[in-house]
Amino acid sequence: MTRNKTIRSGEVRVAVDIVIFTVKENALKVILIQMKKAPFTAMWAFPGGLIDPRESLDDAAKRELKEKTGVGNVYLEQLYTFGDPKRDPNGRVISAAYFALVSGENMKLTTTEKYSDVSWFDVRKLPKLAYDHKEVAKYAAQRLQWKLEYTNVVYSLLPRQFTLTEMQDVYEVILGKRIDRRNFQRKIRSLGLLRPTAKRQMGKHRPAKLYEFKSRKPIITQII
Amino acid sequence: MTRNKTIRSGEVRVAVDIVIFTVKENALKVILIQMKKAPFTAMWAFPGGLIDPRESLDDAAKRELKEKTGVGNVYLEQLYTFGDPKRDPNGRVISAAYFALVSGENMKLTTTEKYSDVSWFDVRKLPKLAYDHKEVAKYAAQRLQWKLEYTNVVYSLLPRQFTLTEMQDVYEVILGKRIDRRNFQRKIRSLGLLRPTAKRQMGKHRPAKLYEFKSRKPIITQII
DNA sequence: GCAAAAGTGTTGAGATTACACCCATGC
DNA sequence: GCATGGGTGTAATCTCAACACTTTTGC
Repeated sequence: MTRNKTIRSGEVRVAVDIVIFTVKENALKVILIQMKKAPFTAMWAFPGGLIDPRESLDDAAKRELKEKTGVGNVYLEQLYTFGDPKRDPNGRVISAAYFALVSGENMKLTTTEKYSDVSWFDVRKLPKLAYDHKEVAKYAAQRLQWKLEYTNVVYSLLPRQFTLTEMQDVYEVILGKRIDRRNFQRKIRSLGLLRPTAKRQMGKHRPAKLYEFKSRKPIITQII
Repeated sequence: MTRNKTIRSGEVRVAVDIVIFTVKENALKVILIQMKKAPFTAMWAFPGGLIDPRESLDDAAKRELKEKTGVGNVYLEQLYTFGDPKRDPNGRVISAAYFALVSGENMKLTTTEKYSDVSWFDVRKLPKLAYDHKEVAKYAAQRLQWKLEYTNVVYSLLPRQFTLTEMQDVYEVILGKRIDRRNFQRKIRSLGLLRPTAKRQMGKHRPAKLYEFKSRKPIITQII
């Protein structure tokens, strides 16, 4: 807590890295970027970057998310801060990892010329990751499971209006297990978080009722 | 993720702060130190300090904990990283907050000459806190409640051997509510985490059986 | 023998699980 | 009319909450 300018023992670089989740094609996916620089050339990593000394960690994470996905109003929370002195071979960098939940619709991934590629990856088939990002991925997947069980943040993974089957699919993919459809629907309905709409989603079979969240703010409540 | 030496935009100072909890005198308490330096003169804060560029965040937290309490083998986990650029009026300092659980027995608090005092405070009667430590305190108290409900870390708040009533008292103080003794004991026994010892704790009344944890490693399991 | 805390079981309510049949639509 | 997913109810089980009396000790 020495705060004067002569003693600078705490001075290091600080970055944010973001694990951006979505569910699509019946799989849980994250965004990875492909590195150019040694020693991680051609390896993949979560998008991130050094913070600006004038912005907060949350703002740095929002900025990074916006740069990569173009989306703003999504669920974003701090995950964990990784501070092993050897985690980055190019010098001491402490990384605050965040995780974000986005609805997979019509999203264009972008990157800068510092990286050779950006893409969605199935979390069950991740390539070799740079830094300590394998650990980050594990941590994030675990936190996501807890969040789905104990909060309503699934709204951030779904389109504004959705069927109960779509919602159940998200739960099944993330929790990695099948859920009884009737029990799931009764449970969700009894929570009173959803408002049925007048619309129905047409498809090849019987149309399904569309629902929306009464409130798209995070609240803590046991779901499953 | 620019890691070369010419671009240093992420360079800031990084500190750890530790919320050290114990239960004693029928209250949940934390260690606070009293500041000397302006602008927080005479205000209280959680113990902490800048990290050494060569140590990990976890090591910095362990070092700080050892300095303040002399104890080593206790439960310690990262809580949250606070990164508001204005949180420290003396410059940009990002703080990784940790929380620790210690058993209140025979512990001598120590401090350095940088601070005027160190003491235990009831979390329900905190003095005015420096920095953003009011927010840190709130965050830590919440996390502690979750930890007690969903993990076995209460072992770190208890002596090695203890009565079920002592364990229940810890839960009641931290969760802030009364628990039925018979239901609590049946629940705890059914979890199979404890081993009854041959000893009993003598007192003014009927002696109580002493228990110990079979394993003093953190595991995730619903307790309450 | 009295006060105080320890020790122990049962019952009812509510929640969770397992399970099966009919319905609406596209083709 | 048939294949496919949508919509709904019930019975059995398990878990949780409420609750009271007896036992052991110190004084």
